[in-house]
Amino acid sequence: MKVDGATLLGAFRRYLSDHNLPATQQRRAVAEAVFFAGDHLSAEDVAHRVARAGEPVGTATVYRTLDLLVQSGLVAERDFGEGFKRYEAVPPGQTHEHCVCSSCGKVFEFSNDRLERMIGLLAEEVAFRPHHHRLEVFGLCRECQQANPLTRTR
Amino acid sequence: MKVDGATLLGAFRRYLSDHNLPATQQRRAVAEAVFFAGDHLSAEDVAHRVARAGEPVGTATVYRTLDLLVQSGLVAERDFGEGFKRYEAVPPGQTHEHCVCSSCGKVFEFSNDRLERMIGLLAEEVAFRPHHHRLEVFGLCRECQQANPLTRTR
DNA sequence: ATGGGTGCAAATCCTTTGCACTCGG
DNA sequence: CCGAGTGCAAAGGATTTGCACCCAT
Repeated sequence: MKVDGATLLGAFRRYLSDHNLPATQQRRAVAEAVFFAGDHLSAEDVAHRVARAGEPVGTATVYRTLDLLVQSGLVAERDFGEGFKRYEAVPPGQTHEHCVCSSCGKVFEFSNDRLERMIGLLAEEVAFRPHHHRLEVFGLCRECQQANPLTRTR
Repeated sequence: MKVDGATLLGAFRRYLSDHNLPATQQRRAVAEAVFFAGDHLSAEDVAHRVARAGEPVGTATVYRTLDLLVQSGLVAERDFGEGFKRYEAVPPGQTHEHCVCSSCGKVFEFSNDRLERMIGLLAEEVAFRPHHHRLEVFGLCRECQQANPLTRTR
């Protein structure tokens, strides 16, 4: 999904100062790595990217900063059933969802305003104030539908 | 969510014989524990229930059987962001979704046929054949909306 | 200055795996 | 009988945590 890294970076800076949190180099580096990746990154992926950019950040800090980013609402946490989380920049107001192929593991995105609105309304019907949600559809992608029935174990 | 344990148990037996899998005592015990619980159980919860019922089953077998149950489609795997999975009996054709309170951790259920249909259709639009999906809404329950802003850390 | 942030490595904790033994069909 | 299932304990792997040191504000 296409996102504007620079804008998000600015929003993150604002989030930090609004919450009286120091804007350290590491936080900036991790945020940049996620904002400019435009992909679903594991915590390890993020660490690699940051290291390759010349500013290695400790594992613990990567996780701590990812938590911050998620809380700020600028990054979404995903779980594609791989046993670890993935992270993705989310420009405000542009939610999208994922289909994960149970056979080859590939991920497809889709988005639909009506769906998003409906999810919010249904939550409110049970007296719930929704903040964010997670939706993953598992099944078979086009290619795997015809070809071999089961390749990937996980 | 209300389910008929006995019916599910029968369906599981059928599933096993259809797939040439032995119907061991442990499998029956684990399946019973989940089918008759009508709640969101962690693997550990399941182990406890089985043990209390007088038929202790090894941890490994609990996990292996839960996998089986999920594959049979009779049990759904949930992730409420606690760091471990939960399992729940699902009578065929009665999908429902969850709201998880970020503050107190309580879980609320809701279901809506139109939502379910829409999710399936949207997946098909990206040439995907949906098998099952996972939807969790995070936010604040009625009580936590007014009272203390943040009680629960996790 | 100084309170929070960081890094390292050890600790956690859920889940999986190897292997000898047991059992359902 | 016999291949699949089970239990135990040890391994695995993502994430967290304790603590001494460092840096944004």
